[in-house]
Order: sequence, then C-alpha cells, then structure tokens
Amino acid sequence: MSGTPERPLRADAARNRARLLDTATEVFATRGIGVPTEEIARAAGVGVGTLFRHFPTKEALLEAVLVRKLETIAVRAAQLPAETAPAEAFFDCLRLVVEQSAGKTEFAQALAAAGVDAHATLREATTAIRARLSELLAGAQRAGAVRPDLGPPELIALLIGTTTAMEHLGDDASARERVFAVLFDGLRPPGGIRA
Amino acid sequence: MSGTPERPLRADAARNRARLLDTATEVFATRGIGVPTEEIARAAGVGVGTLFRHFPTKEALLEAVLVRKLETIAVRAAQLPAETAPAEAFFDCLRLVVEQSAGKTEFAQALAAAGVDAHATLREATTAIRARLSELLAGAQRAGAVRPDLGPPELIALLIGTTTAMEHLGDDASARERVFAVLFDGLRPPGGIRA
DNA sequence: GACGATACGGACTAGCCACTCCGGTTGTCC
DNA sequence: GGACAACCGGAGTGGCTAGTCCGTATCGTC
Repeated sequence: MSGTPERPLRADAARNRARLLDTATEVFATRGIGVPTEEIARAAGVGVGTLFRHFPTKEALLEAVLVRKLETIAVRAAQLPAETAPAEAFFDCLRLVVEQSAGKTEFAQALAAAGVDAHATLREATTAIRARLSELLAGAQRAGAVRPDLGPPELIALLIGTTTAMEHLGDDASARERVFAVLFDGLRPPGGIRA
Repeated sequence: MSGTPERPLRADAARNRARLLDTATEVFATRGIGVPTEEIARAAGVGVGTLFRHFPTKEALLEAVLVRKLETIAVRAAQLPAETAPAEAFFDCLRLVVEQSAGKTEFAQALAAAGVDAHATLREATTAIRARLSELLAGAQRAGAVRPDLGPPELIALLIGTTTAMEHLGDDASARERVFAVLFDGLRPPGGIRA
C-alpha cells in the first residue's frame, strides 16, 4: 500500500538518496546508532540539509536502513526450498537470519526493537520474515525435526538472542559454529531423533 | 586492591549514597540507561550536586550499579553445591545468571558491555562469575552432562544471548521455560545421555 | 541555451544533558 | 552548645546534536 505515487526524483536527488542509504547502513553498523547525522552526511558527500530532505528525521533514516536490511533477508528466506527438505530449509533460514542480522554493535538491538514492534513500516517489513519463519517452523515440526512445543514467538526470541550471542564471539568461526550447534540441537525434539 | 582507605562517610552522606545507588538501579532498569541524571537525583530525593559528588560521572554511577548487581549474582552462584550434583548446579547457575541479568530494557546490553570488557572495576566484578561458571561447566562436562566441545566464552555468549531472548518474551512463563529447555537441551552432549 | 523547477549546502537555532560552583545547612567532636 | 568540617542543593555553564532556512547550483525541457 502507498507504493510510489510521488513524482520521480531528479537524477542527482536519486543518486544522493541512494548514497545516503548505503553510507548510513555502513556507518550505523560500524560506529553504532549514536553517530551524529552530520557525520553520515559528510561520509556520503552531501550536506546535512540534503540528508534531512530525504529523511526528515534521524529515526526515519534508521528505519529506512532497517527496512532495506529486513527486505533483503525476507527475499533470501523466500528462496529457500521448503517443500523438498523442510528441516534443512528451516535451519538454513535460522542461519541466514542470524548471520544477516549481525552487523556490528547495537544493530542487533535495533533488530530487537523491530522484534518488539517499532513503527508500522518496520512491522510490515518484519511480517514477511515472521511469516516465512512460521511456515518453515511448521514444516520442520511436521517432519519431526523440531520440538513440537515451540511457537514462532519463542523462535524469534531465540534468534534475537543468538544474534546477540554471536556479537560477543567476534570472528571466531568455530565458536560461532558451536553456538549454532547448541541452538540447533536444542531445537530438535527432546527424545532425540535419528539424524 | 584499594579496598576502603578513605575516611568513613558522614551519616547523611552514607545514607544518600546508598539511596542513590538503590534508586539508580531501579530507574536504570525501568527507564533505560538514557535517563537524565537529574531525574535519578530527584527520585532519590537529593540534588544533582550530591549525585555527582558521590559518583563523579554518570558512567561511574552506572558502573557502581552494575558492580553491585554482578556481586550479588557472584555470591549466589558461589552458594550452589557443585560437588554433590555437578549437572544440577551448572544448570541452576545458568538460570540464576539469566534471571538476575534480565532487569528490564537495555540493562542486558550493559551486561553485554561488561561481557566484552568495560572498565577494570567491571572486569573484576565479572571474573568471579566467569570463574564460577567455568568451574561448574568443567564439572558438568566431567559428569557427562554437557557437550565437551564447549568453552567458557561460548557459554557466556549464550547466556548473554539467552538474557536478550528472555527480554522479548516478557512475562510469559511457559515461553521462557521453553527457551530454557532449548538452551539446556542444546548444551547436552549431542549423542544424548540418559537423564 | 535559456528558463523554471528542483535540489543542494552549511551556517544557524533550539533544546537537552552532563557536570560545576558556591552560599547555605547539617553532622560531629570537644 | 559551639565551632569547624563535611556535606547539601540547585541555578548555571559548556558542549553537543537534531533539525531549519535560504541563497546558490544543477537538472530537465522547450
């Protein structure tokens, strides 16, 4: 709804807007949400005026960055082949969400805010992911690969938690893998199934 | 080191300091770390001047609050009977840490900061907990109750993550329990042992 | 290539917040 | 109970940052 009824942007405006989004994504991830807007503008090679024309509020900028991130995740999640291998698709999706969410510092916290609810736009962006996750969860449960007592809310909380956990392990790939192992094993039915 | 070489505080000063600490603990937990210092002072019934005399910096106040929280956890953790029931003590300790850490909003994030390192004082406060956790972990692993490939760093990351996860479930006790179940089951040796 | 519309830049404003300073108050000790 | 130090309160200061405004530059079109 309310797709793009506005007149198309002028070439330079569109360019600046895009550059602003890209720069903000990187700067937020690198230096945290607290960076002054002016710094983002400078990094993008524009003035603050331009920044605020495209994003009337710092919050709006943050929102735009997040929405784009979430949309990327949603698209990738939608491509996972759920029918042929439900369990695999499910676990792959978890990996995808966790790995994409972990930018740097408190970007995960921003995701967390989205998890709670945030503004309408954000909610819209997350529902696609939520829906996909619920779908994959149900499939994996039907296939007996995931404990049946778990619902989407717990799953999402676990994902947010795992994302946070990952941020404290830095680049240690094997440690990250062990954390994934704990999560995945914990998700399987308690009795234990044959691999 | 550098225990309490200072002259004892005057009665009213000690009272105010204590009240400040208590109030700050609650206010930070309730409204987040961003609350203006003045608000904390008012809630404690003192002026800002008094606050800054006792804690020269907002950061120092935060630190003091955290240290006290951590010390409480450490004391409680030290009381768990590790020898008689290694596995139980271990899992009880995890519960304790997660439940105590979850204040309200981003207090967990502050804990996270402590996890990364923060200042010397904080590090000192966390080492007791870390040591205890490592000890209990090793015991539980010897008893075959926990997967042997897991080290303290991963465990701590998992705890921080679980704390974050819990904050997104609010008061839903059964959901929280399911999250604990996922964590605990995931921590057990992959092969599966007899309960 | 010229003209109107659109967009840009960045000095400027307003508000917020950590922290200071000092005249006044309260505890402590003889 | 008096005198001195320790402590208190809160108006004030400085610095930082989100957001505005308008003269100037650039784009698109005829």
